[in-house]
Amino acid sequence: MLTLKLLREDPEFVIKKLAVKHFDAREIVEKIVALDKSRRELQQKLDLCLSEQKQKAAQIGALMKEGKKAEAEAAKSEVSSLKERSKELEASSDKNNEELMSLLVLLPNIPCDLVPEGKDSSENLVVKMGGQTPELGPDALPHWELAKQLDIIDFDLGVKLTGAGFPVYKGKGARLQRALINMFLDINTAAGYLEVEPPVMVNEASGFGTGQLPDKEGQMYHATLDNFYLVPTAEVPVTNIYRDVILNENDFPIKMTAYTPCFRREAGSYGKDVRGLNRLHQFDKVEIVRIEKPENSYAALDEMVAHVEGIVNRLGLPYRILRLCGGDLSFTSAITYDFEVYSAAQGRWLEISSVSNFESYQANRLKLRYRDADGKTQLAHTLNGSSLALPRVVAALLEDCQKDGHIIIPEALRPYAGFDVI
RNA sequence: GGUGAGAUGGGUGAGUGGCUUAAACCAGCAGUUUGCUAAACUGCCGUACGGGAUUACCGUACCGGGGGUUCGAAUCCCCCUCUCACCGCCA
Repeated sequence: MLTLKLLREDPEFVIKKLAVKHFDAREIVEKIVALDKSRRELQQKLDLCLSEQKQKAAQIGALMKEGKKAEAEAAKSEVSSLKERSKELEASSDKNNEELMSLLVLLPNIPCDLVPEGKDSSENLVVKMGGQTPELGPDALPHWELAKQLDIIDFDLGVKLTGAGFPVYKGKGARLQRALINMFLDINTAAGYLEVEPPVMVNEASGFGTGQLPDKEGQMYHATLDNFYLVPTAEVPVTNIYRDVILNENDFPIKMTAYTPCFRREAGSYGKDVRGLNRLHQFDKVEIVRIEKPENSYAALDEMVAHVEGIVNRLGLPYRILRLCGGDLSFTSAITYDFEVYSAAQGRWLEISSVSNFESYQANRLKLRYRDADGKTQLAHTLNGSSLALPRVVAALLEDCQKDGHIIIPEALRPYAGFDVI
């Protein structure tokens, strides 16, 4: 959520910046500015009215004590007309503010200056490429074929147990999952991230805090009996640790990492995009989350990108780093770097990580603040990134490391896996 | 699942209709003083929004959430949510 202060002080800036996201904000911004003005006017009137009532009530108390019944009765009738007026003012003030809020949540976050122009994913900026694309023979297989031949991932069994998009990992396939999770967590904690294991179900307030609710409700699994939501990413519970918190300057930096299964309903999309591990309803992911002072958040972002790159390098996969263009940037992000690995047998790039700075957009909704050197409360900045999402890492590993129908496990992963070949 | 007790500031916790502008203690911050790990004393010490001479000061709201009674509600009434304890069940 953008701050009213910014919208009030520089509406044209907001409109201009949101155009980079191909979002025409003029109409909404102008309405917001008008509603903000009436909000303040209504509050002033209401405050004055309430203040008079309070004074009168105190007077009545004093008159009663002195036994001046008649005067007290007269004052009472004055209060009742004031009370009626304040009820009206309160009603229109509530209505005004509700409307203001409903418009405010429609505005996406402002992209930062680094975000390139562009309308969709085809215009994302490749900022770096690394790793070696393997030379695969003509008999190279896509990962779903390999997984079946080696009997390490059973998609059909998942359908029996739950449904499409809930694979069952077996044998070395299951062990590989565990190995990757442990490796990622170890690398993250070594870099100073505090490991946390959060609940994988959250309440409504947490869903609101990170912005999944109310609009993206349909993307989460909802346990209606208890009104809990299965987390779509560890970002939700981990960031909400700091919901409604005022930090001190010396609490920074805050660096956390968490492994959770992630649950996404994600309707739509057919064919090869959702084949095998490319898109699932349940998958494993290790996440990193940071909370920073505004002046440090971009340095933190660079650090996170370098950190994720380090992990990808250890796996030895061919990768590229993209800076998302305005049109492809998510609603809440100010800037996002995507990591993609090349899946040789499918001949396509698979997204395995997304590292974003949300600046104060999430913090405003979370009411996550800190006290600066002057003792004033300011919104903090939040950032997060995947480090990493497993399924597509596994997909790329299987496809890129295949040799004669077997998988050669990357060096760095072997101590965790306990085997060299599948 | 059953029974009971609760929800007050960063923490503990008082407060059964106006004397609450939420006591007191702890923690925190600033200062004073005393020759040693520290103590004593004094002052400050919530959030949001609005006004404003924009670090002053003033107003309003907030005692889990929502409604109600009343001239006046932390306090009385109703609904909801959550927490804790004990019993039952249980990895």
